[in-house]
Amino acid sequence: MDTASRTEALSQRLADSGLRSTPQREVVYDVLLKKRDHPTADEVFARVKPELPTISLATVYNCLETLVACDLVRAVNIERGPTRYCPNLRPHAHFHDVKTGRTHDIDLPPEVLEKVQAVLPKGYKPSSIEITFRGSAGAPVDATGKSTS
Amino acid sequence: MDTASRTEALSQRLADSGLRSTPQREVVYDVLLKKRDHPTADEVFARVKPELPTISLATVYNCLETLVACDLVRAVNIERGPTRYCPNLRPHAHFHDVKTGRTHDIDLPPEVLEKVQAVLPKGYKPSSIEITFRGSAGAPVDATGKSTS
DNA sequence: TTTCTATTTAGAATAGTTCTAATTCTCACT
DNA sequence: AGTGAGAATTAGAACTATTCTAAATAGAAA
Repeated sequence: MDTASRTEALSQRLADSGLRSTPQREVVYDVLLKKRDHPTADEVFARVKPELPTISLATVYNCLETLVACDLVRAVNIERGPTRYCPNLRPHAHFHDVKTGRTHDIDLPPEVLEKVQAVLPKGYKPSSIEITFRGSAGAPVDATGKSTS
Repeated sequence: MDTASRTEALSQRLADSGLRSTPQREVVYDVLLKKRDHPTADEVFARVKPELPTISLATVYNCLETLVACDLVRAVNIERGPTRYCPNLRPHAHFHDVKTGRTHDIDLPPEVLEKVQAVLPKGYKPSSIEITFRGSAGAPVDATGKSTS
């Protein structure tokens, strides 16, 4: 999807919620889509500034909040510290690499989601499920199950 | 397990890490075990004070950090806001009720854990897995899948 | 154009946590 | 029992991330 059609999709979602499409909201959203490394509000601010030099941090917070409210972006709180933002709308888990501090997405097949939901008592219907792994990404594991790194 | 043997277990764990058992650490741990409602540091502080009126908030933070480091307590960050603390060491998920703001534990059977781990690429070995549900606890769901509450 | 409301903005305020430096405690050794 | 070293506690200052506030701006609608 190119920038024009992304903008289109964004405007549509915003309109659905009775909100306006603004340059700030568009650029914040584009920045999230462009580099999907779960940036903090500060990082988004830094990336948006070259494009919109007069934008304020408060606006970045406002835009992020709006995008989350429109279900275009997920707010991610993996550990104490700044909230991070993720424009991936597909069901996915997060792998948080404790060595690098980086987090990446891992697609969740529907059958895994179902299996997880099944642990809930009958009748419980969660509105969302978060799954987060913590560890050293790619650390090979030997036959004894001990990490070799 | 009574308080005496809990204290015993705590001392042991602390000693294993080269740390001392102190009244502050004991009371903080007891408070967590007694009411397992995932309290914040502030809430722990308030519950510990009657027992140890001179304790400081900084000490509560220190004790909690120590207990987490000794693997006796888990720090839980479900959403933006204060970290919460959980002395449940069994594999479990969290159900966060958005109406009441309360969070409760849901045991995770080993086969579900395995199924979830299986989404990771070969060789990845997570050191921990967090699963969090969000929703209205106990909201009955009718045949159409719509919540009736 | 004028008006009305949404949005943005800068800076102040707040919440939660961590840091600092001084004190107190505890243990090991005499 | 007395002493010295390191561990733990304490109060308050500092810090980080976020939210709030009030004024300025921008856009749509009349």
